[in-house]
Amino acid sequence: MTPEDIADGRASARRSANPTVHDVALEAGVSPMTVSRVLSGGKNVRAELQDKVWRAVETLGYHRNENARSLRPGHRSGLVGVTITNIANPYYAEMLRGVEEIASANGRRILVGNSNEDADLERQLVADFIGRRVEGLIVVPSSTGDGAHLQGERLGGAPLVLASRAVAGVDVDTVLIDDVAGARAATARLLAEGHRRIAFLGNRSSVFTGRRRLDGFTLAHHDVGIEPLPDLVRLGQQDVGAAEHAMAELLDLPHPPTAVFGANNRNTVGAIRAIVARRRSADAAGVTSAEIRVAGFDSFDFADIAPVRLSVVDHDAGDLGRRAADMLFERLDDAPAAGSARLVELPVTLRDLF
Amino acid sequence: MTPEDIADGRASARRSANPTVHDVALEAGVSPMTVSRVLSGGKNVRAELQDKVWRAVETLGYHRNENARSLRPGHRSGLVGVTITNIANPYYAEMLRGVEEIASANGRRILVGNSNEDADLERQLVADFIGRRVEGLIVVPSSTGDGAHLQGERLGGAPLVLASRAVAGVDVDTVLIDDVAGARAATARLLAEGHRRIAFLGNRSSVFTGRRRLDGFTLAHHDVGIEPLPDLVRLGQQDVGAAEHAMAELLDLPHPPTAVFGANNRNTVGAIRAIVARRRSADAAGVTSAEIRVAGFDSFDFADIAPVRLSVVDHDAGDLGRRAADMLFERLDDAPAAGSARLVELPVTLRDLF
DNA sequence: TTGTAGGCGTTATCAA
DNA sequence: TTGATAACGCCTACAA
Repeated sequence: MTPEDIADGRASARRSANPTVHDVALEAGVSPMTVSRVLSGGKNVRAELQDKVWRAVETLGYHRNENARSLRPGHRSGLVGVTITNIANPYYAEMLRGVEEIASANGRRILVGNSNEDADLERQLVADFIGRRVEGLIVVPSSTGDGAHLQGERLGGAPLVLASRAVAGVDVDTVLIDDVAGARAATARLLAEGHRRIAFLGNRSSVFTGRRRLDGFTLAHHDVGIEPLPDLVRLGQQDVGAAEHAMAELLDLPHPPTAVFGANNRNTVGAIRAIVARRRSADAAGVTSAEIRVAGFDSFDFADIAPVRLSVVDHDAGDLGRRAADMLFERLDDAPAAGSARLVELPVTLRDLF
Repeated sequence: MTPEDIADGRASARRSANPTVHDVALEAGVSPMTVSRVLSGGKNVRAELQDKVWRAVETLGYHRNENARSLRPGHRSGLVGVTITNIANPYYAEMLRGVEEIASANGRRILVGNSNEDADLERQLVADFIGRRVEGLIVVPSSTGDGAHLQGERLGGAPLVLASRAVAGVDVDTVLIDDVAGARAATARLLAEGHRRIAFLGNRSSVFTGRRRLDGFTLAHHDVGIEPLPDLVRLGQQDVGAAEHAMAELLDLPHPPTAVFGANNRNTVGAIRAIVARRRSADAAGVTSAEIRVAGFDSFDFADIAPVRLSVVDHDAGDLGRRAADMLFERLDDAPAAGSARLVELPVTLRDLF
């Protein structure tokens, strides 16, 4: 049995599976190297042979094996790993699209994992991605855990960019929304209108953005020489229902707030619901209820037709993703270890929707 | 120079990059095979050596190269390719999460691409995924193109599942939402309430779901012995702004509609906006405007606080993704070529949000 | 229980 | 211009 027989046997056995350069070479009657050359642009290959090779590629349905390819020294995997705390959250979905857009433009594909706010799952995802030799990582870090798995030594040399949230002790490129400035501006607006009893509905302060938005809220108060009223600060509402309940409680206080700041759109919507419900029952009872002014972080569907005076802190999640990806590719392509970690805070806009 | 010297030189040169089994073996003072065995569970390796190996792995920050691994006969890449027409659409984001959930549970990772409704981009994505030896593909097919690139012969043997939309001439497993029944039920509700001038705002009918939802709308009319009014059917609105504009035009007609069916959430939201805007200007002018009843396909954020009488055809996009992934893994794990293409239509629910 | 040889698919390098 | 060889990192088969 000659080597050709063996090769031929292999080739035909594989017709239905994944053909290799070898199979294509056999079909075209050339050597594997010629096939490889043609696939890489065809420099220094006779036009006639190029035709033959392309025809064979077509006939066999050949697709170059990128995994084998990336094994060769100097070659890269063309992959970027992305972990997100919740892919289904429209905000992160928009961010993911931004990442994909830039990755695509740079000829890379994205491996996507959902960490579900679980640091352990996140660690597994990152380890798996490193095992697949991603060229870099973009991570929305989970709010649990200490970020030990994000330390550079564990990443096999792949650069990391954190998006949306920072992690204490992890000194890498980070892209954030300017939570503090946004919350401060929105609160300042309420204060400038004369409100002095402003409620705050937000996340647990263990959530990075939650902490920062409460900071902004507090700073705006300090800016006019007062302190936030502790009784009016409610943290930990995760959904609209909880937020509505919290707001209803606030409205039941002997001295209810005259305005409210929702630190995310669930809390803002919940607040609006409670306000509207209260207004309705007041109307039904024939009494007039005080108008409650509302401001919130993040816009939402129908924000512009909400039945209250509403201002929102707005920004484009896609920008966040694009910016994070840009930073990653700067590290990859331009200067492998250019300078130390950068922190970017994307600006936000305060919009009045009335 | 002995082989050891060479190997040692390599190892130290690589300390900062990606160590290999060889490097770990050197560090642990064993052979690469022992390392490999330990990494695969440690059967038939002395506990003492296992410790040494794990310590070396830790010291060097070793991650097994999955790409090299998948090269070996019998091994699989552990990847599933997913292409979506628009990742940022919350609907598909939810679907993607469903796919990721099932993929993760099956020990696979997902490669994600955005086709942007562009058949050519989709073709490139699929080709790239095949090149990376994905084990299977889940595709939300773009509304353009003929699906030639989705024919089995081009897929290198990887099974394909179409999600959300079918493609004429591509005979593969497909998971759809029951668009026809949903649109029919919602329209029937409006008709049952006595509405006879019902507007339709939807996609171009070249979009698979657009066509089907218009069919359902039409069938509901036939069910009560009438025809839809052609003047009230507006197709092709891709975003909320266009839908709002189209609805405003309809409201300007001499005989405006008394109800509207939005064939997707962008169109429903746009319709609501136009209705609310009209109501406000009427209120300002001191005249009363007619209530317009609204029904729509797909729910959306805060649909339940929409300031109109609204019913939505609801379903869980996550189910769509999970089901598609399930079907894919059935093909992969159970019976490689079990039976012919299956078509699944997931049921929908009509919900009143008032 | 441990180690050696070889090959998965590709391509850089060198030879023809 | 074309082809043979070797090596990327890993692991099955076999040998020790």
